[in-house]
Amino acid sequence: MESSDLKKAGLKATLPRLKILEILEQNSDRHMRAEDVYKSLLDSGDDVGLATVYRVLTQFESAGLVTRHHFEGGHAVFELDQGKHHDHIVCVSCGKVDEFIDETIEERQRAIAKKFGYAMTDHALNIYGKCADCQLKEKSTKK
Amino acid sequence: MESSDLKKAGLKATLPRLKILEILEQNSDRHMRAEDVYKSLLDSGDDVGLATVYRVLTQFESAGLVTRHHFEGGHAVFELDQGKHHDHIVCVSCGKVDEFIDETIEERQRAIAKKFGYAMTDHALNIYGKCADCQLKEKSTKK
DNA sequence: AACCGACATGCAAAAGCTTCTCATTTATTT
DNA sequence: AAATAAATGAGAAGCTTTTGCATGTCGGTT
Ligand SMILES: [Mn+2]
Ligand SMILES: [Mn+2]
Ligand SMILES: [Zn+2]
Ligand SMILES: [Zn+2]
Repeated sequence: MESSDLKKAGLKATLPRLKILEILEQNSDRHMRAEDVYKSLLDSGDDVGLATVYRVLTQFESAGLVTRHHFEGGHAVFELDQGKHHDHIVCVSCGKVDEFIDETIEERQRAIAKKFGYAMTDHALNIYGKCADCQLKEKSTKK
Repeated sequence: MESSDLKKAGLKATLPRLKILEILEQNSDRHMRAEDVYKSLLDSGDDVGLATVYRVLTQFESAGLVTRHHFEGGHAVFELDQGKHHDHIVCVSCGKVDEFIDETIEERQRAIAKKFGYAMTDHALNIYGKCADCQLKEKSTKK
């Protein structure tokens, strides 16, 4: 991801935008809140305003560079768009996120939308639970 | 739904709580935001504070009387708990909500959680699209 | 039916997240 | 390097949701 990608999206290649892209790349295994991106920038010594982070993330979303999700809790999280749709399984304890696609589920969804007469535009499937690590930690902590 | 249900949940049967239950019952085909419930109360001439609506909905949720969802947009919506789990298909145009359960999907989700080593606690599947009515309206409005 | 303690309510203030305003800075085109 | 259009930073403001506190109500007890 580089300047040219931004230009292609009709966005000037500014420092804040490049830095934000960089951070999203470095955390491609996570899903970050605007605030997380902001803190990460500050930690790197880059003085970018929080408002800019929000603005840029929204622009990236419009440009298709980034995807926004609403997990449990009500706040938005962002991830670099990976081209292919996927769904999520989220650890309610540590926040870890795994990704998956299940063609059977995708197909059933299309069937359901059709059955109810909807022209499906999108969908979100989030599974919540405790990840393997957190299950172990819990056991060893139990009195 | 009546006083006894509230008592059973360890909640005093107060006027605001009864009114809120009543409103949720009357709108059992919808999913209401706290603000919607609040406006509905005002329309009925019941002077209940917005803070109370939020408090009561949260208490109802803890008591298992009500379920909270996070649809696209990031704000919380509530519905009377119907005992049985179900997923949602939401019209992005008019906000209409239909409900469904698909055993195939449920089963696949359990398999996925297992595969990733998660102890699944919950899940949310929301399909978004344009409902039949809204598709028709769109057509007749097209220039 | 009045009484009491515990709990619930209303209001306003505050908190969290996100967007907006606008003066200033930066990127890109001449 | 200058001009032009777009982007940024800082803070104000907007929404939704929560909280603190004085007052009111519920429900069991005299
Ligand atoms: Mn993802
Ligand atoms: Mn429902
Ligand atoms: Zn975990
Ligand atoms: Zn519709």
